[in-house]
Amino acid sequence: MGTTSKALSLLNFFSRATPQIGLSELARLSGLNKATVYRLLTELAGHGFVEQVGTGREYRLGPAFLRLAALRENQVPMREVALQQLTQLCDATGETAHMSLLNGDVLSNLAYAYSNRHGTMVMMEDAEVLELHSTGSGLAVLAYSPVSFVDETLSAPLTARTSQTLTDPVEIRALLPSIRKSGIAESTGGFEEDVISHAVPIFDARSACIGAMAVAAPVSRMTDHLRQQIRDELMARARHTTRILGGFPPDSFPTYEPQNMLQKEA
Amino acid sequence: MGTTSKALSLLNFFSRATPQIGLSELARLSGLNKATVYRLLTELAGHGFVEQVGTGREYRLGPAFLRLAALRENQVPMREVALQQLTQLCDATGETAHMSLLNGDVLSNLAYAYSNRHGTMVMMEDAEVLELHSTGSGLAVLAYSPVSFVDETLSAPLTARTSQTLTDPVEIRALLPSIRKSGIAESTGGFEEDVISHAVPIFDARSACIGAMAVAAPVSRMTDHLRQQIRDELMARARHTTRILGGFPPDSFPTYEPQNMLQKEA
DNA sequence: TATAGTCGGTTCATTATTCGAACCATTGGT
DNA sequence: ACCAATGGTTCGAATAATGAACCGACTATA
Repeated sequence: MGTTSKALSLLNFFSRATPQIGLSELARLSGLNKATVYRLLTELAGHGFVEQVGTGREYRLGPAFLRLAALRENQVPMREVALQQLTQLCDATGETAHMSLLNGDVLSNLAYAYSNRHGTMVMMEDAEVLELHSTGSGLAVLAYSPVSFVDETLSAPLTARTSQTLTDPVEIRALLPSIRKSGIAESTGGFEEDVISHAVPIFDARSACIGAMAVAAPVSRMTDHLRQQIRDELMARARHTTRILGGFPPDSFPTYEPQNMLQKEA
Repeated sequence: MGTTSKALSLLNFFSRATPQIGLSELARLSGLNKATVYRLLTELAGHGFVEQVGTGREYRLGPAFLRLAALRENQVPMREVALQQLTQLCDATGETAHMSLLNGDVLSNLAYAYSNRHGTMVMMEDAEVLELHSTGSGLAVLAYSPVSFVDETLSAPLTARTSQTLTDPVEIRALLPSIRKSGIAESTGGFEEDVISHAVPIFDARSACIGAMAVAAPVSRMTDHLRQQIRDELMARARHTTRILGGFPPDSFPTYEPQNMLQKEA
């Protein structure tokens, strides 16, 4: 691993749960030498990527990201694009729609949209991080990721978010072929109890999987009809989103035929 | 300069004007070897800090900033705080108020607010970059920066944005003591013709200058009364902003006494 | 008040990583 | 067909990263 990667990986230890980290602790977390971490932090700080909280205290993410994110967003307004797509998806299904992007070996939430059709909705959180093995979105991404990446991801210890979370690598691997066949991943209660989630991968210009679009609904509301509706809408919407973001599904990606067309037409 | 700094400095070449850059061009811009730039870009790409546009094409800023900016903003909602302060400042003066942060050796726009009191207003741009020598904000920052930083900044070639831009380092240095005395920098037409700008530095928890808050007005509208009003409001607002962002003005920073108190009271 | 264990920050000889000139294979314009 | 770009790759030389040990300052404990 190069020096730059080490420096950048330090940034991944900052999260909503641990927004500021001390030098020694960060050295411990990253497994790097304290002096090394100090140098890296100093360089990061010089560019505004981290900053120190008080005097001689912990570090936190710096102000540079505001500008860079603004530039990125200006050039590739992914969040706006995603939000617009999610709103339509959400209107069509009546359930919470969200989209997340692959960031290292986790997914981070990009945007989400709620429906007001029902009294209860699955709630999402900004900048939330989703593990690949415990969510529908994660499974969708794994199914369209290189084998080496899957191996790496599944070789790490898999934590159980709920009693229904799959933590057996063999079991997870077994799901991937069928996901590839349908283009849709389904997960029940893997991330939150009583939530059933459908997810479809999103691809970039090189047909690499960069994230997933998903619909999350309470288990209690799921019917065959709703499931079919979600699958149809989600697949069409995700394809379109990939396209307007400048991406292309790989050749192997299934050309989905809506199953409830007849019902719609009838 | 460390390897990490080199990698991070590559990111600074991306701007609104040049949102995507090829390998060779980036090597030229940065003065680094092409192989070096390639390695650094590869590492940056691995963390989502840059990405390639098509197949074998130019690079642009990556999606990682969305998440990191969200985390940063979640912990330190600087933009919201700034926006709120700017709105009040703008209401009080009737002119465009904006705030920018020091990022390396330039200022980047954080937020701005327009008034609807007049038909014409000075306009701002998101993620715009301001050079330190050509703007009121820049002069305010220079006046409260370490000598070494001033030397470094003024030793680089200074480009003239307008016919009124100061480009002589000696001339610029001569302004700094008076800015330090009043705490306010004033610049006429340095960045845009016919715009007069007042700026006050903003400080962090260690009393280091991290940016500036400013009011920009058309030259044609400037009167002694407006100038005084802007100075009073701006100084008070900037002090307050520094404070609620968790910062402290240095001991040397002047304790400003509003000059038009009597007029107000009368 | 003495002590032990933190913390952030610093030093310096060793060593592993980065560097860069030269070199491909492609592409696009003349 | 040619030339001058481009993105990407190689490998010995040179540089920059590394980490154990060490500060001084703090804090909690005894």
